[in-house]
Amino acid sequence: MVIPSDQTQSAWCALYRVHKIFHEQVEAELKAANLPPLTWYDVLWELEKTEHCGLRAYELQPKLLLPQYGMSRILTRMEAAGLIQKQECPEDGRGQVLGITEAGRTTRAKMWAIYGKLMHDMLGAKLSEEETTTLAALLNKLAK
Amino acid sequence: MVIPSDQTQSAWCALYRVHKIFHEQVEAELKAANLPPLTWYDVLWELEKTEHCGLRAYELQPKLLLPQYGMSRILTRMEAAGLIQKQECPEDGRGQVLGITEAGRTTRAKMWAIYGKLMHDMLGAKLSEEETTTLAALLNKLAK
DNA sequence: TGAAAATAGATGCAGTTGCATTTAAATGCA
DNA sequence: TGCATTTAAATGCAACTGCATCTATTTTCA
Repeated sequence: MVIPSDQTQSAWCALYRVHKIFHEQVEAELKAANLPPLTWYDVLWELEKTEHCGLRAYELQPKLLLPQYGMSRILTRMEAAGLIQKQECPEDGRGQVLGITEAGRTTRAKMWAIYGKLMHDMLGAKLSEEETTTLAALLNKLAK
Repeated sequence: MVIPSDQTQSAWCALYRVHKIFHEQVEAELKAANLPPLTWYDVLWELEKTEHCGLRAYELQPKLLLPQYGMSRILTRMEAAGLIQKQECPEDGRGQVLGITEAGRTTRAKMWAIYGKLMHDMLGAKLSEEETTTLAALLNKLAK
């Protein structure tokens, strides 16, 4: 029976706690500003970054670590909200090419005003530059 | 307009990614072993720790960072599953005192066999002791 | 004391998720 | 070529969540 060390348990719990605090705060402020949830931000951002080449749903999915059906439903809602558009894909009749709309760009910018500020207030402002770099490096070691 | 630094953004994203990877892996392995979700573990653990004094739902709630209705529903399900029991509270007719059952203890132990192992494999084994301590310290700075 | 305020907990409803399956198109290969 | 396999995406269903509200007690304090 493997028992994780005290430091391991402490780091694990802190990771969970910090994530939860961050996440709920962001969602709460987005909602209070009548903006969509954080997942939508990631979709909008990916689409804005790759606007030229046109992204497919199945390409987006692994980037956001979402299940296939989750991706499908988010895209349906986002299209209904007018933030993205799905165009028929000429090379593949099963699929679609995703694009961000003008409204999508605007919404993403509004979201970033809130999201970016919280990222700074809750993380950036609480650690020194060096500490932040260390934290990112340690976390990245765990992400593989 | 506040823009978080690159390190801040990098740390933030890594935090989200690592949390998601960890969480999904744990949930998947628990489910594969026919065990309840992780939240239940926390409830069981808190109850096991404070067995002597008897915990109330409203005391448990802030520990687990759950909303009131979330707590209420989890406790209903866990009681239905026979893992905890709610007793009438002598000092407060509105409330109940929570206790873990024998089945609850057994289930928690089974869950820990999986959870603890993953905690070690995914976190403890990937960092040195010193790194783990640093990570915990940095995260704890953020949790306030 | 007794009426208003606060607290413990449950619940109806609408929206969201996980899972399994389905539809439809593309690919592989005998 | 033509049938089996794989892949892209959607969806029915049951379980779960957030929100607001409700019930039942307990506390407060005029």
